[in-house]
Amino acid sequence: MDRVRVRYAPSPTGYPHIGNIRTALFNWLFARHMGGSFIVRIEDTDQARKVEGAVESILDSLRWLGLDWDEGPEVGGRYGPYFQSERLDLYQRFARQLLESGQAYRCYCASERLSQMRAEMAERKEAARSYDRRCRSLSPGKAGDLESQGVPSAIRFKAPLEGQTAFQDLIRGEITFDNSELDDLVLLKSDGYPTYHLANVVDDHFMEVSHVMRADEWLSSTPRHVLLYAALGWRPPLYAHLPMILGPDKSKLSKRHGATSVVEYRDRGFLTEAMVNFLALLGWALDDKTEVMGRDELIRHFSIERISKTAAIFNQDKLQWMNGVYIRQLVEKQGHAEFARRALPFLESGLPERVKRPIDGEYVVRITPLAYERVNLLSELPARIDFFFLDELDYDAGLLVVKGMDRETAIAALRGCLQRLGGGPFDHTAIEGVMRSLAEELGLKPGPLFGLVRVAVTGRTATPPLFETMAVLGRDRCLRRLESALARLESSHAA
RNA sequence: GGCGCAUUCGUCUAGUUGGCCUAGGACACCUCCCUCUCAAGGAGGAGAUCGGGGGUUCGAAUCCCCCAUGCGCUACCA
Repeated sequence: MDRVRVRYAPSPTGYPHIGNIRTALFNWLFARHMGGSFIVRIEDTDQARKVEGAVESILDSLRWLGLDWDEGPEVGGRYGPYFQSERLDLYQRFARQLLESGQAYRCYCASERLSQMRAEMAERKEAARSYDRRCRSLSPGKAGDLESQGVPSAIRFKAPLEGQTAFQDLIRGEITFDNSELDDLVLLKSDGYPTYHLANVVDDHFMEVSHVMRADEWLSSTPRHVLLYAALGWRPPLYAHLPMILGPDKSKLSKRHGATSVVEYRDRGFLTEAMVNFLALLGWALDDKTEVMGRDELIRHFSIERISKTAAIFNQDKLQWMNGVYIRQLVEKQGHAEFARRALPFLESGLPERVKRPIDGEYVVRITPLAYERVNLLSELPARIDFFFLDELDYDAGLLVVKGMDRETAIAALRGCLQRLGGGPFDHTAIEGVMRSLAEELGLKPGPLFGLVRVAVTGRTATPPLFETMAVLGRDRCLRRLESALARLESSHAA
């Protein structure tokens, strides 16, 4: 087999979504596995749909996932340029060549006529062909007239009227189409820009792309591409049509499915490691049990043979679980400081405004060990640990009425805490010792006592381990909060 | 409507040339253990007559045919 060269060829019409980027990932994994090249090519041939900033967001998404490209925007390469809008002369040249060899023709039909024609066909429920081939048989004289009148024209491919076109798909096997189903697709639009079909064939040829791995939605147009290669006298690449990623409603993923853009996942606190791993599992599997795999492992094992044929629905729950796995793994392998470093931006943006900025990184490193295994997304962190940063706790005094303890006992318990925590060491073992003996003296079970103090000190019922939490909060803050809780209890006349 | 592709637990999937599948794993769900709460972790449970119907075969989720359903394409969009 020749050198492996694959490409990711997005069109800059918006933020890449999960499906787009999964295609990029598969191409990248394949290239890295085979020691080949991963090319990024921007297919900006639709002037109308172009979106400002889209290229940047595409590259950002790739960078975030760590999908480095060997050729393409910013890095260049020997096969450039990598923006189709800069290769117009190439496409025009081959459109002209096809015209001259009689394999294409000029079409002067106005798009209004075409859409009207399609509407009528649909109305009559006719076997729809998108174009009635009117200009295919235009006499040279008539064509000349239209030309001299300045009627704009597109160049259409003269598709064979009969026979069949077949090709091997690496994932689906042999695919066959009757040529009678094919229409005369436009190669060059009247504005001089190529359509996807022409541009993709010309570019893949000249960029020496060996494998075209693209979404399933392209399967239907592949025979036209194969025919185009033949018309140009070129050898087509190998094709692998990837199963699509569907929205929860099982339809093609689009903006209307909510959180689908890749960058959004970054902003919601997903780790790139988890994202890469999870995306790789959408349509590909190593075996019947291995799921958590790092980048290197993915590269080592990736193969087209193990790509599945069936479309997949994106399962957010599982992604979140996997992100949790990676968070814990990150702490294990790279330590708390690294986790804190990644968490910091989310704290900066997610903690209440009244918390002083910048957030103290040193302090965060002491807190995150208590929180990292209680969170699946970095963005969940602020809400989970905000009480470490607030001066005034805001909570319902009713929470202080713990099950198994009446108001009087609670008041006595808080007073006991205040008394005994005023001096002596304030590390978590010392605190625990004090609290346990206090429970014993008051004839209380430890559980309810701890629950009461938990609410007093954090304002909530679910928190990291109490004594560690108190140690990090520090004696002063704990005492102040215990006093405040006491005051709340005393002033309340609740039953 | 036409064409193409697909169809295994709710979801992601394993199921190499038919037998080891009374269909395996994971997420989510439930129970229990651990435990100061919440998590994490551990152990279990429930959940798929492999879309349906016909074949072929000693034997089929795996091969063939038909049907159904879903999705995709059917643009001078990609």
